[in-house]
Amino acid sequence: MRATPRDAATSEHLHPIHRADLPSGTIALARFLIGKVLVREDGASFLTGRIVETEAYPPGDDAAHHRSGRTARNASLFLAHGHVYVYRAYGTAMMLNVSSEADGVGGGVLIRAAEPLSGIDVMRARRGTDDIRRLARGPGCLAQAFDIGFALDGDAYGAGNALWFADDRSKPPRIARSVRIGITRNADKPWRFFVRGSPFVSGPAKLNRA
DNA sequence: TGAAAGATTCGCT
DNA sequence: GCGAATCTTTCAG
Repeated sequence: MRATPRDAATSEHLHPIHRADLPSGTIALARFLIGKVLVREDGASFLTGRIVETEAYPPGDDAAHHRSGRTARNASLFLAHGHVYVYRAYGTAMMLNVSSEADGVGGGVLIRAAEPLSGIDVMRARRGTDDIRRLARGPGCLAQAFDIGFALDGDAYGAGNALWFADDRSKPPRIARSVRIGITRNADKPWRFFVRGSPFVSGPAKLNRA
């Protein structure tokens, strides 16, 4: 298969979102990113997907990785908003986060799911499935499809153009919210955002009707 | 130095 | 729908 350079028909409608234009509050950023386009460039491929599900982990949140202060592992969460934080859960699943507060303050947004737009063949090969709905549904699956690894951890958003966000100015999605998935502390906070009715959203159907 | 928990996923029943 | 797999980080002793 030929490498997929930037697809003209796709990028023509992509308007890059500069880091200065990202909201700096955790909740605001989580909501802002819904419906935006995640872009992953690694030289050989150009992958895009529309973000359909995020979760906010604001300062003071007991469920967040930054709850017990800054460590070597979670340092990226304390960088100025717009830095990439990557970690591995349960030994297998990589998770993509974006720091969301001022420098020195811990906060992050987890990107949980996306609707594949371009580079779909590459994602299919990486995920080992042809079902487009399963390519980037769930944080670990999304990371695998977009080849998110520790190499990206700590990167400033947009650095080297490896990872950035764009606005394709499509119709704004209907955003719904619910409690977050898979956590035990602060489990009653409605800090998960998703596109209502999207088949690319993860999580139990019960939550997605809320 | 050891043990336990964790922002999940996949396969099997 | 349920339970195992899997491994890093963190906390306790």
